Amino acid sequence: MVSGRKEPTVETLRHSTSHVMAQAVKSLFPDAKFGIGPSIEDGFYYDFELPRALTPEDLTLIMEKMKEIVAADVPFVREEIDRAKAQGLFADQPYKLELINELPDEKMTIYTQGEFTDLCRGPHVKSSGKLKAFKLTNIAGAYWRGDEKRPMLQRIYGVAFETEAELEAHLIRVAEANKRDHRKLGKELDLYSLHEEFGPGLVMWHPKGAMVRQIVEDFWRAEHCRRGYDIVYTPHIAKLDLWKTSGHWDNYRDNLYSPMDIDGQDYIVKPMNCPGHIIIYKTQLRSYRNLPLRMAELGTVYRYERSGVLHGLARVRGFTQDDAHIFCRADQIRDEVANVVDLSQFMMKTFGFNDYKMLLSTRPEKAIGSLPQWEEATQALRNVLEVMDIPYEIDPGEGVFYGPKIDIKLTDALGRMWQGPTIQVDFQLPQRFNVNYVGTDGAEHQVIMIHRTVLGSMERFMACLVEQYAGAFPVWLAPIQVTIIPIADRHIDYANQVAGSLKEMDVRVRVDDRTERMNMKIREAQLEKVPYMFVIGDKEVASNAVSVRLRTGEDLGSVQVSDFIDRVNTIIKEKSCDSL
RNA sequence: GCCAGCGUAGCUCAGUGGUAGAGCAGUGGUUUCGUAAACCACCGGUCGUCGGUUCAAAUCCGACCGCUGGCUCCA
Repeated sequence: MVSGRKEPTVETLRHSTSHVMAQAVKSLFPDAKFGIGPSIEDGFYYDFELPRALTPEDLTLIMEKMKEIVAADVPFVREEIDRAKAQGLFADQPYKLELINELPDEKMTIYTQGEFTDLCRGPHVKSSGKLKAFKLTNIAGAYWRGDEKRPMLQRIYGVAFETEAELEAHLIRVAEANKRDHRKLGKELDLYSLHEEFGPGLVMWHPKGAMVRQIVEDFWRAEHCRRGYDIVYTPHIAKLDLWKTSGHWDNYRDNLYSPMDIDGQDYIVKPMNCPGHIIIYKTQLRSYRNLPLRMAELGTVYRYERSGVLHGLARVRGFTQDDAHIFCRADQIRDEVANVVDLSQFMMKTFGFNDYKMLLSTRPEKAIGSLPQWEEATQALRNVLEVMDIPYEIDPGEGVFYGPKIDIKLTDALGRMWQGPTIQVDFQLPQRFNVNYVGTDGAEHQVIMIHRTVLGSMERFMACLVEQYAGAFPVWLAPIQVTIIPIADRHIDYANQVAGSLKEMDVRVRVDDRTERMNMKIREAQLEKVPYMFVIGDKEVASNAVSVRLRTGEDLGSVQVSDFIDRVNTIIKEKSCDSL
């Protein structure tokens, strides 16, 4: 059948490990019903229906059983059978039967190792003795076939590698990644907090987090002004009727907060900024000469998210989008989309993100507007990506209800993907709100709207920033750029004097004038990940210098204050992404 | 929302039915110090909330709230 010469791939190894795990589960739970058990990145999983909930101790037992199976070195035996035989073989396995009945081919394959037989396309390793390095990591619930209306099975995740050393390295990587988690660093660096008493998913930005955010926002504003955007502000609540007109009430009610009564009228807190911008647009009769009109706002929106999905700053219920709406003519779509793609790439580069993915999301099931309109908009987006020669993937059915979109997904410390920037072409809202311009022919024409963010939201972007730099922000973003450390009280005056000259240059500096030893002050500045520490003692006072220590631990020794201010200023101006 | 685990001082954590503990942080004092934690003393908790079992509950049971890992969802 399969020529057995080639070395099995690591995917095959992982897949076989999942079968061995299933075998172990079956020996411990003879009545187990089996779902599916594929290989995934770094490992595998298998879904089971079991008579009781698994405990962490069960994982240990299953692990031991697996080791026995590996020690026994039982062969994986492939066999081709027809549908009828498969139905008989898996008669007591409802999930397998469902799969068997849906397979297009009458012929299918099964693999048997020891007393365990599974429906499986394969391939597999020759025998269980080939498995070398694996570990069961966690238990989770997972709906059968990912459908929330179907039974929830118990999923066991594991990791598997070709060698113990690789497994060990992987576990160390995971432990290191955990240290970068923005939820952990957010607390350690005093950036933000979330509170049960205030409400889940509602963020308190502490002074240091707020400082970083402010720098990001200032940069964002300046760049948008440079690129021809107009900045606006719109209120946080609006009449419900507006959201009925927009289609949100019908299509996304589950994510909207309940209406509140104001003078007998229903209002809701806004889930999006677009209707506000549309209303501003419509305050004047717009000529084709005015287009494109680019209206930008750091707009705070509130959306209901189911309780189980909230995650630090990355998934919250109130957040500020770096939103903008571009009102343009059909012939301007391509240029405008291209400009936004360029801007988002510029942002990613400036903030040092290299690990992101471009996705083109197509029409979802729940959508408004005609198919030809969707096709036209999707084509426009695709064109831009292709002309700009940007690699992308198609994300089928993931568009917004009013139009297709290009998304940029950023990877967090643990490899999870989060949607950041997004660009959406929309023919629907202009139609619903009757948003027009007067053309060269003197007649009214419908505008096209491009919804876009180039960071995503301030909250999620901050989460990604923290994880990207493990909390050691580049100098231009660091909430405190310099900590001045006087060794003894008699050095405080000089320290304040140095701080004064740094402040003149808008350097964010703090003098640690506490009655503590220098070692303690260095340690704390180090833990705060402050880029520069200026140590000041008798020598420095005498020579009008500072002794510079970097957060990398490097000691630059004595430096003239003016020289160093120049150096730091250059680094700040360049927005260098290096840690220093 | 679903499945599972977790919730003890500001933080990190110990405490398996018999009067709540440690380190760090905080406060008061002493120390004025050369590149990652000086020393002494003090303060600090209705053990997430509510209810139940028990002579007795941080500990056992139930509900709720929140967090964590997945699943589903994600304009």
